[in-house]
Amino acid sequence: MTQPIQVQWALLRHVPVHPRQITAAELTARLEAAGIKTTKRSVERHLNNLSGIFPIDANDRSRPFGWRWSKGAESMSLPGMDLQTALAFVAAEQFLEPLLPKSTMSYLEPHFRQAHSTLASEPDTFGEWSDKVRTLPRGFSLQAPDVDAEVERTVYEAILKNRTLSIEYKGRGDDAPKIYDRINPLALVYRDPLIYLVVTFWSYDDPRQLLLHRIEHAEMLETEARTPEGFDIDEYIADGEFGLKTGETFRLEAIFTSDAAAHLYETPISRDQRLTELDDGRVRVEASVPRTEELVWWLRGFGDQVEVISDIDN
Amino acid sequence: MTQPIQVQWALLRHVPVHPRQITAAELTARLEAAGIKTTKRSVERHLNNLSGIFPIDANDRSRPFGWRWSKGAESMSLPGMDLQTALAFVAAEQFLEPLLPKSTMSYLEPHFRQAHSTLASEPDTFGEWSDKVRTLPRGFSLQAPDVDAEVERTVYEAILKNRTLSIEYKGRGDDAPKIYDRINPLALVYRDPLIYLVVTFWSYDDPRQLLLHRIEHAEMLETEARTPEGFDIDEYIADGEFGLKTGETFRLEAIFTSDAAAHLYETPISRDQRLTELDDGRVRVEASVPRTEELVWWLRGFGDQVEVISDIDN
DNA sequence: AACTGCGCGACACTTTTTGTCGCAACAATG
DNA sequence: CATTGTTGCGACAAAAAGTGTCGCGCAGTT
Repeated sequence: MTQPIQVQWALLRHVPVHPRQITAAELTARLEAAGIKTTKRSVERHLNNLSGIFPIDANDRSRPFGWRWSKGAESMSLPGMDLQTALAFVAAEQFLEPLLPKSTMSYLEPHFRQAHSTLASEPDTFGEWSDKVRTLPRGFSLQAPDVDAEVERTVYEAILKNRTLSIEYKGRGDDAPKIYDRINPLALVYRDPLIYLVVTFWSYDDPRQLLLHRIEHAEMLETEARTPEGFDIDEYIADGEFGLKTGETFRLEAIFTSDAAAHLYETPISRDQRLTELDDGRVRVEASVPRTEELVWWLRGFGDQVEVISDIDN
Repeated sequence: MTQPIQVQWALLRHVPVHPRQITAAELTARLEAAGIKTTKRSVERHLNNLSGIFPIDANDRSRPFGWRWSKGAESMSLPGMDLQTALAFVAAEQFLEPLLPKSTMSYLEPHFRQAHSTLASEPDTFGEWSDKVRTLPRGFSLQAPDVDAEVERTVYEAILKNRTLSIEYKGRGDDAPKIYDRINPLALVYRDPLIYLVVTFWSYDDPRQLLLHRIEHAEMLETEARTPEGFDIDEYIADGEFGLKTGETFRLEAIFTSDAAAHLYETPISRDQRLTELDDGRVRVEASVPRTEELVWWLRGFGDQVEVISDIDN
C-alpha cells in the first residue's frame, strides 16, 4: 500500500487552481494512472482533511463536488524559498512588469508573493528589504495593453493542444469585432508588452499575425489545427516579419565619447570586442556583431556621442 | 495533537537546500516555534521517512546529522503549475536571460525546469511546445558579466541582515583586487545585466557604487551596518546617480512616419496620448511624459523617422 | 412519484504514528 | 586509553489515523 503522505501529496499536486476544478472520481483515476491505488472514498476523506490544512475547497454547487485550490491561494514551493531565490524573484518581478501584460503577470503573482513573504520573515533582518532593492530597466517603457484573461487561457490551451480556434477579433480602426472561424494557431511571440499569435486562416497557408489583446473572445474547437508544410517559427521571425531581420555578422567600428563608452568595459558588445583609447579621450570600439535593426537603434540612441565608422546601413 | 501531514509539511519547508543543513534538534525547535509540538525522535523518524519520498538526505559526516534537500533537487510548487503559469514562466525566462547575470538566473532555474516539464507532460499536446513560443526582447543586448555565486550569496545576506562586509574589489584597470574592510551595504540596484551595490565605506557618509561582478571575494562581518542619516535609495537614484535623472512631466509633440507610429496604437506612450493622422500620411503624436534620458534615447532611435517638435533637450 | 448519482456516516480492521527507554556508536576530553 | 556526553536508532505498547465496504438519505432529473 502507498504511504498516506504520498497519496496526499499527489492529491495536492493534481488539484487545479481556482476557476478549474476536479472531482474526487477523476482524482482517483489520475492517481491510479500515477501508480497510486486508492478508493474514491479515501480520496474524499483526504480532501476533506487537507482542506483544513491547505487552502483547497470543494465547490458543492456542482453535484460531483469540484475540488480546487482556493482563489487567492499563495504558492508554496518545496524546497522552501531561500533568500537568494527570493531576491531573484523580486528583481525578476520588477524587470518583467513592463514586459508582460497584466494577465500574464498574474500567473506569476503567487510566486512573487511567496518571495516577498520569504524576505519579510527572514530572521535577523533589519529594516525593510523593499527599501534596499531596486531595478532600473533600460529603455523607454510604453503602456502595455491588457489581455483578456479568458482569451489568454483559451488561446494558450489551443496552441499547445494543437486545436483550431474561433475568435472575435477587433482590428485597429474596426468598430466591431469580426468573427474568424477555424483559425490555426501556430506560434506565440512575446514582443515586449505585446503578444502576437501567429496563425493561418481556414485552409490558407500564409501565416498572419494577430495581437492577443485585440482578440475579444476565443473558443477552442474540436478540430485539429493544421500547420502549413515547412513552417518554422524561427525562420518566420528571421524573415523579418517582426521587424527583426537578422543580417550577417560584420565588423563594427565606431568611436564613442568616453562617457558613452564607459559601460562597454563592463558589458561588451561581443566577445571579441576591442577598445582603444584615443588621444582625444574618446574610445574606438571594434567588435563583430550581427547586422540588426536593434543595433542601428542602439547606436542612434547615442546621438552625437558616437561616430560610426563602418557602414551600418548595409 | 497536530496532524502528521502538518508536521511533515512543516519539516519539508524548514529543511534548507543543499549547501546549508539543519539538525533534527534544530528542526524540532523551529516547529515548536511554529506552534507544532513534537519530539526529536518523531522528527528523526519523519525525516527518514520523507527522504524516501522527497529528495532530502542526511549529511552523516557531521555528527548531529545535517538534513537538507539534495543537490539537484527539482522545485515543486503547490498548487501544481498549470499551463498558463508554465507559459508565463517560459516567457519570463526568455525575457530575463539577458537582464540578469547567470548566477541570479540559476536560482530561478528550478522553477523554469518545472515549467518545462509541466508543458512537456501536459496531456493531449501535439508537437513540441518549444517550437511554438518565442520571445523577442526589444533593445540591443550586451554581454552580461558573471557574478561569483559565493559573493552574491554573501552580499545578499549581508544587505538583508544589515551587516558590514569585507570585500576584495578589482576596479576597472586594476591589476589586483583591493581589500576594503567594514563597508556598509545600503542597497542593491539591478541595471540590465549589471548589479550595483550601493555602499558607504568605513564611517564616511557619501554613498558609492560598486559593481557586484567586480567583487572577487566577500565576507560578512558581525558588526551592524550603518546607514547614513536620511539615505533613501529612491532619492539617490532620482538624483541621477545612475544616469536616470527624472525630470518634470512635459507635453511631447512629435511627428512620426506611419511605419514608426504603428505600434503607438497598441502601446501608447502615455494614457493621455493623442494621435492625429496628417495629410501626408505621417502621424502627429501628443502625450504628457516625464522628461527622461530614456525618452531622448528612444526618440533618437527612430532617426529621421520622427520629427520632434517640442523641445526635448530641456 | 420514481429514479439515480453522490456525499458521507458507520464499522471493523489494518497501518502509522507517538512517547519512552535503552543500547551501541561516536567524538571530544582529560 | 579510559571516560563522558551526545547522537542515532531499534523496540514496544498505546493511541491515532487510514482503509475498504456498505448503505442511508439527500438532491436533482425524468
